[in-house]
Amino acid sequence: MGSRASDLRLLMIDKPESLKTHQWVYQLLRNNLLCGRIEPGVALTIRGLAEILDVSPMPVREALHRLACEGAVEVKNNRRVIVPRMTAEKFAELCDLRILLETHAAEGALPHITDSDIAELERLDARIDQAVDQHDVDDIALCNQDFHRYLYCANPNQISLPLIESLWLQLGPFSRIAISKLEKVYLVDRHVEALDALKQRNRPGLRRAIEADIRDGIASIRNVDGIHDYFRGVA
Amino acid sequence: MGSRASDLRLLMIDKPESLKTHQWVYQLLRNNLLCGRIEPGVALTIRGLAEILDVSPMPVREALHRLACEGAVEVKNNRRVIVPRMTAEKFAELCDLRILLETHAAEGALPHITDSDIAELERLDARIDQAVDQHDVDDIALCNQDFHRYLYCANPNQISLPLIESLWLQLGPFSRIAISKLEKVYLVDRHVEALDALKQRNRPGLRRAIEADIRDGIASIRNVDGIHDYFRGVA
DNA sequence: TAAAATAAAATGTGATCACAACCGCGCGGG
DNA sequence: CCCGCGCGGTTGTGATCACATTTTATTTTA
Repeated sequence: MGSRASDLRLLMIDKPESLKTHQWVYQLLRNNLLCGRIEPGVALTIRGLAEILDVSPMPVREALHRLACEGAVEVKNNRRVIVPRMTAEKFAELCDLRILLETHAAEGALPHITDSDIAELERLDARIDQAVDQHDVDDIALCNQDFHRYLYCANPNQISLPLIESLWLQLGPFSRIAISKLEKVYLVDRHVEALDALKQRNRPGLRRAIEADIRDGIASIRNVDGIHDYFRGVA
Repeated sequence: MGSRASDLRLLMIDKPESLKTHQWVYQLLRNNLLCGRIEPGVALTIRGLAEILDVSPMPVREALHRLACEGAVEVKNNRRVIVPRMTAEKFAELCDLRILLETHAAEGALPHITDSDIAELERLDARIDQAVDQHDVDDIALCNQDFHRYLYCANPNQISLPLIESLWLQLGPFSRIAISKLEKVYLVDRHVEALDALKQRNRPGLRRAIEADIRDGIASIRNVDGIHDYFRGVA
């Protein structure tokens, strides 16, 4: 059943002086969930994480509660905190919502995109390719999200991003599976298509590129051998 | 500028034995935000609320952080917690997102709706009418949300509800304005249209009814005299 | 031998305290 | 009369502790 928290190999990040402790803990756990380093079914405990991170239980408690309210972790009725397991139906619904919200967010960002924004997006896309070349699974996921986030944030009246990030968090533990497969079946670079659409201020084209980018991720997961073992828990 | 927390007229609810203290505080604050009893610009303090609710600061801290991560309150960089003010652009975007997500949620619920669900929805709709008759502004908002929530929850693989509730929370402080106007310009009962569509398993009709229901709320706000004074703060 | 009962360890919750950063107010200098 | 400075009160944050509940391990019993 659920693995122990003790065999966690957390991707550590330094704590900037500007961050409160609970913010640091939150971002650290969040990053680890987003790139799939914490697998579904793993139980997280306040005191356990506090010891690993060498902080008091208090900031961990806050970070964990925040992750729970974003759907990244699930608080069982017995007050145990676990990373939710995925079901095929949940997965499909999460992807539908990603397409719904992210095409909307991209469309809303389009009018505000400047040339320097496009340059920055091309730089972020290059970082993704670099991470792919190095087979750095963690970085691929995180850089990919940086690309999308930067695009959507071009809209100064951005409301949907927190909702989108919540979807990313819920899909996170699964993303590793998709990405580890990515090196083999590397597909059309949808980000280039998105960038072309941006340069031409082509709204329908941008929507199509974003939707295709998301669907590619889905397809690559669907094609993984034995993927169904991951749904509903690893036996 | 921002009002004090001391002149808060909170709608109190009894604390069920089954709820943890921080859950009770959360629901209480949440209800008060949803029906617009806490106005934009009001500053909320941990210790202040703790004294009003006669609990220790700890559960209030947790509830407030959760509300912050749902966008219901805003944590200023000076770590002051206030109810965010609305802008016309934010308002428009929130409404767009409501339509986007709620039509999707309604469509996803449609296949799972049973006859007893429809009966329950008609009962909830009747409660709304009753609250309208009694001019109970608080109940109108809360019952209306109960109606929508029950509908969307018919889908057992519901993911979007937390996102939708986040939108409701952000619109909450504004809903009171719309509802107080509602008694005069009462419009077509879109819930009846939605119920008809449900009975006929009419997907496009259901989407239209939900969208119209949301747009009516917007229109009634837009028509309020001097509504623009509420945008960007009451000066 | 296996199931039930009991003891021990662990966990989330809430309370209290110490502390640094911040706000508001009054004093003093221009 | 107006602006800058300093002081006390307030606030959020994090640490530590007590406690009820749950989980896990051990012992007992049929």
